[in-house]
Amino acid sequence: MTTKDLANLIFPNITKTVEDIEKMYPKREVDGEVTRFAPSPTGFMHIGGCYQAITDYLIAKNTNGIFYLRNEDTDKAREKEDAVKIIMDILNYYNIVPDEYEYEGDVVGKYGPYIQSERKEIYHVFIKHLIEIGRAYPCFCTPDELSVLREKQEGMKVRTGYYGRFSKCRKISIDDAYDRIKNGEKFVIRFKSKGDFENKIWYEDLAKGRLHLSENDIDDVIMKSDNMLPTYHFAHVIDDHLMHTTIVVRGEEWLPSVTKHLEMFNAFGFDAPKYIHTPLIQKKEDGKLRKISKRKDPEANMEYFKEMGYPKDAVVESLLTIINSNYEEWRDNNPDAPFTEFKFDAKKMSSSGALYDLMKLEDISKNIISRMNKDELYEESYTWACKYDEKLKELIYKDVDYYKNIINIEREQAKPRKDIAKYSDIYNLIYYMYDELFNPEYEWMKITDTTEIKNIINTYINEYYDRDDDKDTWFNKIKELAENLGYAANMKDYKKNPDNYKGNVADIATVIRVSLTGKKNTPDLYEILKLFGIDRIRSRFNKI
RNA sequence: GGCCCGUUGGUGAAGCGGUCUAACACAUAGCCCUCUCAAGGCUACAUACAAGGGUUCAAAUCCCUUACGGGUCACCA
Repeated sequence: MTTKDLANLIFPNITKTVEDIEKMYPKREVDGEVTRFAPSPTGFMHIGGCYQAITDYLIAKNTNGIFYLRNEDTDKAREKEDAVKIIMDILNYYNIVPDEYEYEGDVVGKYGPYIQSERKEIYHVFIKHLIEIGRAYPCFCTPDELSVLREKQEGMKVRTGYYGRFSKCRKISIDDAYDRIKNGEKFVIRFKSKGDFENKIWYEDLAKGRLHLSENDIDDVIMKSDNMLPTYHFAHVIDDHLMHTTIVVRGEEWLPSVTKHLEMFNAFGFDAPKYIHTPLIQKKEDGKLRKISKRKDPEANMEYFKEMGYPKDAVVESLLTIINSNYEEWRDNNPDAPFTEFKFDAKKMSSSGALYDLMKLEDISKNIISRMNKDELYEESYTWACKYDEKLKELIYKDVDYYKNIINIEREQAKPRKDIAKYSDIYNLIYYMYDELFNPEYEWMKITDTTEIKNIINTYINEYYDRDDDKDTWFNKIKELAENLGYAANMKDYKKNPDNYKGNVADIATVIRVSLTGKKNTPDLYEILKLFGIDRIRSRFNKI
C-alpha cells in the first residue's frame, strides 16, 4: 500500500489534480491589492467585522484593487438561515460594496464559488495531494481520546495539542490506516507538521510589525469527519491562494495561528499573503477592559446603529477614526472628500485593543446631520421612521412641508444647528411644534405673573408682530417692546444698572418663547414665529 | 499554566533616540458671544509616557525584570 492508494480510497471520485485547479484560477489582472471579507454566517454583523470590511474596502479602493466577499460556511452547526443576507444588507447599506460575491444565486466574479461549502471538491483535490505526498494523514482519535490526551498533557505540564510524540495516529502504518477506513471507521485528516516548536521564526505583520514566533508543530485537523468539509485553517490557505488575496485583514485572535498557515502555504509551495491583524474592539466595564460582547453590548451588532438612526456615514466615519489614528486630521482637511480618498496606512493601526466610543460617534453624527440640507434630512429620517418609529412617521407623513420647515430651522447656513445626533432624537426635539401634541407645562423663568405675561404677549401680537419682518427688524421690535414695558433693551445697560429696569429683553423673549412652545430652551425664536404664522401664534397665546 | 501581544491624561490617540516643559480630537468645567438652547471662540483639566533596573552625552522612544491587561491553546471561525 502506498499513500496514493490511501488517497484514492478516501477520495475515489477526485480525478482532478492540483495543477488542474490552479489553471482555473489564473493570476489576476490587477495591479492593486486584493482583499476580502470572509465572515462566517452566524446571522450577526459584528462591529469588528465591519471594521475589517471597511479596512479591506479602503485598501482595495486606495490601490485600485479588488475587494471580495467570501462566505465561510464550513461549520454547518453554527450556520443561520439569513446570515448572508444580513451581511450583504449591512455592506450595501454602508456602501462597502464588494466587487465580487455570491448572493442569492448570482455569482459576480471569476474566482468563485465564493461560498466555501460549494468548494468542497477543490479542497478535496488539495487534501488528496497532501496525502499522496505524505503531508497529511487520517486520524482515528475520538473526541474522548483527545480530551484524555489534553488532561494528560496538563498533568505533565506540557503544551496541549496533537504534536510530536503525542500525535498517535501519525504512527499508524499506511496499511493499517487503509484497512480501518475500509472498515468504515470514522476519521479526520490531519496536516503533518514538520515544524519544531523550539525554532523561532520572524514574521512580519503589516500592522504589528516584526513578530518573533515559534514554528508550528501541531498536526491540525484540516478535514472534518462528518461532512468532509475543511477547517478554517485549511480553507483559508486554499481559498486565499486560489483567489489571489494579497492582503488578509482579520482579527487579532488569529495571530497565534499564523505559523500554522505559513507552514501550510509552504507545504504547497504557495506564496503566503500579507496579513493585517486588527485589534479587537473593546469595551470598558467597571474600569476593566474586555472584548466587546454581542450578548452584553448592543453596539456590538451593526443593526444597533440602524435602529438608533445614526446616519450611515457617521458610523463608517467613527470606525475609520479607530482604524487609522490620523483619519480625523485628514477629514478636517478634506471635509467633502469621499473617505476612499483617505490613504490607509496599516502602521497607523492601533496595536492595542481599540475602544469604541459612543460619545465620539454622537459628535461625528451631529456634524454630519448638521451639514445635510432639509430634503436630505427629511429623506433619511423619514426612511428611518418608517422602519423604526411609528410616531415620528405619522408626524412627518401628515404634513411633509411643515416637517421640513421645522427641521430647516437654523439649517442650510454656515454654522448650522447641531442638536440631532440620531434620527431617534428628532421626535423629542420637535413634538411641541405640533398642536395635537402641544400640552405644555410652561417653564416660566423670571416673569411668572400671569397678568404681566398676558400684557407682554398681547402687546407684542397687537402692536409689534409682523410676519414680513426680517430678523433684524424683528429683534429691534422686541427691544422696543421691552423698553416700552420698562425692561432694558440691551443686556449691557441692564448689567450696568439692573435696578433701573423691571428686567431685560431676554426676559421678554423668554415669555414669548415659553408661551409659544412651553419650553425655556428652543431653537431660534424668530424662526419659530415665522414657522408658526399668525394663527398658530394666536391660538397658542390664547391657551394661556 | 505555556506561548504571543500590549500598557502615553476621563476616552481615542500623536510620537519611532535629541525640536516632548508630550500634538490633535472627544468628554468635563469655566469664561466670551448671545433673546434661550444647540453651536462657535477662548481657557482649564492639578505630578498622562505602568514600575524598577540598565544602554547612551541624551529614552515615552532601545534592552532586561516585575506588575497589570488582552489574545490563544477545538473535528468554531
